[in-house]
Amino acid sequence: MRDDPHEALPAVSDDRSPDLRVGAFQGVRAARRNELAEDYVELIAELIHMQGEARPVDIAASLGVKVPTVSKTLDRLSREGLITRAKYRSVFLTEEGRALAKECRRRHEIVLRFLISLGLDPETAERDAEGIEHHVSERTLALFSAFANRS
Amino acid sequence: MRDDPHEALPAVSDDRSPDLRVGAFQGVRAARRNELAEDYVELIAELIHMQGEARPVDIAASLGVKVPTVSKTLDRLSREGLITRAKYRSVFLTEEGRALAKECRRRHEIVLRFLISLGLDPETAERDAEGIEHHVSERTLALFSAFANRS
DNA sequence: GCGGATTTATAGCCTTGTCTAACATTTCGC
DNA sequence: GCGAAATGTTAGACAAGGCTATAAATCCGC
Ligand SMILES: [Mn+2]
Ligand SMILES: [Mn+2]
Ligand SMILES: [Mn+2]
Ligand SMILES: [Mn+2]
Repeated sequence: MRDDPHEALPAVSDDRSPDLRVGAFQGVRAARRNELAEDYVELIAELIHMQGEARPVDIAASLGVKVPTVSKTLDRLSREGLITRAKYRSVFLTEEGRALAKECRRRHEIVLRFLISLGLDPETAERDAEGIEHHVSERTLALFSAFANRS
Repeated sequence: MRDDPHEALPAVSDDRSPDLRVGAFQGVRAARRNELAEDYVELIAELIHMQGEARPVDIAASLGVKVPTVSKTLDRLSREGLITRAKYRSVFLTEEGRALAKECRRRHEIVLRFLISLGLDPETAERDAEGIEHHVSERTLALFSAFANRS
């Protein structure tokens, strides 16, 4: 078979049990459903910290999407109890939103510091951290933390 | 301010430039659009390798989703030139699909081996790797590889 | 405090990804 | 090789996340 993806690689994962993998995929799908909300609340917290308020126009500029996209997503976050908003006003985090933001910022920081301590340049580290942060378990975070502190 | 997410944390990322962050978010959104296709082709390659063929029912069981979900996604992958399929028959990878599968398997292996070499248990490593693999740059992979080999 | 610039909201379109229900085809045991 | 079981397809619902176009509200400079 030409170009078999399974040619001569040390097969760490070839013998993983099927149902274990199902769980992994289900976990990843669950994580994916929260990614955007996590990025939003983390960003909103940062904007409030930095600028005093979080306006849709600034959220949109930071994320690189259009304002109506932000508006629609904010509606969902509001429905889900993570933010409060009044028409034509800037956005606030609920208690729950602040808690999530804090957790996200912590994860983001740990992943970022870890990648940098591994030797990665800060720009790439930031890009990778922005994606990885949503997929690291608490155990992995502990190991990342330990490594970064120890090096 | 009660429970400010920005309380007293070593602020590695507080001074990151705004436009740098926009790029990070854009990159992550791009990566997110490919995640599912990557998981599918990697899995299809593995099923073909292990079972001789990749049937929708097995893909569905492995991913933990329903068969019609798989069917619809396979239509997209076919449209995108990653697989070929005939009605009521199992699925094949195109050249392009095989190339992507190989790349994904490589990333998956590297991330998994790295996490395990860091000290993570295999189950958690598998779960985290399944999500992280889609968000690691080539640079990060190189560092992961080096670390795993060195330890 | 008016009027133009900026910001926000709404409506509507498109794609993706999930599901269930119903139907079609293939496979398998006998 | 028949009929039931298994598998695959299709249709249609729904939510999310992106967009553009348009309308409404707010803000700001004068
Ligand atoms: Mn992120
Ligand atoms: Mn983040
Ligand atoms: Mn994956
Ligand atoms: Mn994978």
